[in-house]
Amino acid sequence: MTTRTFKDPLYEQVARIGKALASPRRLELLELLAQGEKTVEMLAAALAIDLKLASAHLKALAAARIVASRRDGKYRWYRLSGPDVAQLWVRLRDVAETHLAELRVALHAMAGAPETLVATVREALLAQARSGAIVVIDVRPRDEYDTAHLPFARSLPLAELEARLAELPADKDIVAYCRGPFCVFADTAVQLLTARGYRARKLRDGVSEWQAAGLPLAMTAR
Amino acid sequence: MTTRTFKDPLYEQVARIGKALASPRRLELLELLAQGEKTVEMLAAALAIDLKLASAHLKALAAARIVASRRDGKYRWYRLSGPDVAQLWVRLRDVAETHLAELRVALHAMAGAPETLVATVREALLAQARSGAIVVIDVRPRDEYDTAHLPFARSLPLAELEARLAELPADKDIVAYCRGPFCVFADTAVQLLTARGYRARKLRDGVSEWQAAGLPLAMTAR
DNA sequence: CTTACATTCCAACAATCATTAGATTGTTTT
DNA sequence: AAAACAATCTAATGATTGTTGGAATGTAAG
Repeated sequence: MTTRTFKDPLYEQVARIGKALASPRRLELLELLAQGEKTVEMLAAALAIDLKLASAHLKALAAARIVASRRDGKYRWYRLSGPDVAQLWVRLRDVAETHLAELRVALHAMAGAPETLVATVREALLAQARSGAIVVIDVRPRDEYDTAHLPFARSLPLAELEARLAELPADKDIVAYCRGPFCVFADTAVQLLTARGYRARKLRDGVSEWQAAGLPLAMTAR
Repeated sequence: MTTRTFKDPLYEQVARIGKALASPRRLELLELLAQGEKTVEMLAAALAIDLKLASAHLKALAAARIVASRRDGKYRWYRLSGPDVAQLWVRLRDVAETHLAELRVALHAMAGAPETLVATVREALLAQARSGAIVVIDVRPRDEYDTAHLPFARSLPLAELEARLAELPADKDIVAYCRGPFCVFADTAVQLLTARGYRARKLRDGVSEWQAAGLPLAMTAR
């Protein structure tokens, strides 16, 4: 059949992307890269894996063309090939959460499940943040905040949170977010804040989820 | 690090879906199942592969919970677990097309690339079909049309097209669509119609692409 | 009950993939 | 030029996957 000779290469090409998404390590790399450019060293450290292994996985992602890289001196900086790649990660995770009960169980068990803000309140949250009724804090590292953050969010990296508590108003609700539903930074921040008497909640979204919902992001001007 | 013991299972679960998307055969199965329920036999025939192999791939898809099945007599009917799975396939294919030049080349070479209607005209097309200015034909098998089709589309399966040419008005533009960008039915239909003096064009969309664009579908009442 | 048939299970093989260790390539610093 | 360092390449391993053939299961029809 002549059709097969035309069709097979098409599905094979798409499967290249599928193969890139077939490893938990590579998915974690994608999620990190969705926060901004990183070096191999940074990524390997974040995943707690060998540098060579991180390099090999990045090579696989680059072969599927969903990550790109540039060299800057001794370092090579990796990034996602486009915003559509971050969206794909969000969609893939959504499908997994919808259909895999095991994932929902694991998510629930993750951080003792503090009160979490869900999807429906995004616009309301934005309005409250705009009016100053609540304070939204981004607890990721500063460079990730600079790359892109939620509108009206203030950068307060988890590592500095305890030392900079004085910056937070005691009389307002605080909403913390980080890299997304799989990231525990915001959970930790909420625990710490709650222990210190603040009213704090976690927002499930990271910047990719926020953008996937069609809402705008902000970035630090340079 | 205690974080790893929590995080690893999360990415592993999502990677289950990724693994399911890592094979060209399984992707083709997903696209077919997006058109409606099928038996193993039908799927194996469509892919021109062994029945056992089709069964094995379906088992892999079922293990990732993105397809489900039911038994009816001697047959087992497979279906997608939800509309989000078809959407994921569309997004995955879009990312592949955006970032893989090889796929764009293969797509272009596929059917001699007849004049193809692109994304931006969807609403306009719908309006023209509604007003009767053009005729939209669904050249997929009848049962797929019954499951879901574009609004105002008329079923005219490719296999019956030649015999039923009289049903088409000679003075109107005809737009043919099939299972999506990877399907050649509409290309073949356009070739045949053009050869017979009709003004015919292909619509790239299938029902999943149409739905992913946020537009409504219709289905045959039973 | 036997036969026919759709599908799955099991075993085997080759091919591919993840991971690790050691050697190598570029680039910067001294 | 030499030393230091980031990253990749090569080779080897064990594990996983795709595919095929043969046997087994479940259901419907004779």
